[in-house]
Amino acid sequence: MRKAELSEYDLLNSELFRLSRLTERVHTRHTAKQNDGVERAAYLLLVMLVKHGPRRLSVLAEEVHSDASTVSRQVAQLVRLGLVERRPDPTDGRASTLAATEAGEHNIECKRRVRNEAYAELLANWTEQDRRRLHELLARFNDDFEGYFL
Amino acid sequence: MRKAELSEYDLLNSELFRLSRLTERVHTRHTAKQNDGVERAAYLLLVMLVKHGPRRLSVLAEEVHSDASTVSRQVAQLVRLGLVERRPDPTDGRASTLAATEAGEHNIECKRRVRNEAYAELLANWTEQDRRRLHELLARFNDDFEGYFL
DNA sequence: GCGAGATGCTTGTAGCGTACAATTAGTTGT
DNA sequence: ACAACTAATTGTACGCTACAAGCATCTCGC
Repeated sequence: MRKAELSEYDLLNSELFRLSRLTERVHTRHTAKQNDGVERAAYLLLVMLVKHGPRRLSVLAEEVHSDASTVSRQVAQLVRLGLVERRPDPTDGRASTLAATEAGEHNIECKRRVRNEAYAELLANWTEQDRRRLHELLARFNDDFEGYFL
Repeated sequence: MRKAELSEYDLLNSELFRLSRLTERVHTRHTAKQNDGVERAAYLLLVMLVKHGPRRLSVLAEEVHSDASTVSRQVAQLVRLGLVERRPDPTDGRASTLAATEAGEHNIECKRRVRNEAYAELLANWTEQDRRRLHELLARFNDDFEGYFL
């Protein structure tokens, strides 16, 4: 069986696949226990709201590259949990402005702390420079990725 | 723990989240067209078989960090499509050895070529060094990730 | 050898995350 | 004022996943 040579792209692709699976795996293991009702995807929306301020559903959907219908359901969940509130948009009766509540901000702050401690431990043997480099390269990759396909 | 460190992890985490979403998004956009029946997750299994040789389902499942039941269904799909074949395991009547067929190898070789061309274009402005560095750091991150949680 | 427990795999079921299509309600342009 | 557009929601379907239950087979201690 003649095996084609593996290019550097294959190697990179493997690691990207691997990262997906690991992330998925760790998530399902981890959140099974601390079941506080906030799903991962919804959590991402909450983070966006806290980080970048109140905005409309449609804007949010575009930012995370999800369909509006998907985001709609996730937002509904967050509203049900009291982590996000809807404010009528004065300029458009169809839309609402979505904003994180106090409880919402508190929720992500807690998770943030736990998560960052895990990162600190996970990356304990890394140099400051390598950590920064990974972030930079990843950010650049994402930028290019986004620009290339979307 | 200093605050500067914390925000560094936040940034990294953001990019990891972003990568997930982008990957997901591009996948659904892309594979909607070339619908040849091989799902993404199943494709990963096929890659493993071609790359690392025939093996049992249970081994495969562990390698990709998925449940055996999940892998069982995906393998069944690949067998149905003629991309993988089951060979009775001479040493154990319960198990089969799974192996990629000619068609299976051909299938991933085609995809590999298309994908690598996309990568080449996507990373056209990158230096060889940066591409290699991203791969290295990512691989290292995955290793640590794997070791930390599993 | 033989029966109990372990192991390899499959099937049943359920949940999340997603997208597309259809619907409802409100807005805008002419 | 009415048609065309837009924001959001709801209906539906599918992929990926895990856990639990079941079936077939193997292994080991006796």
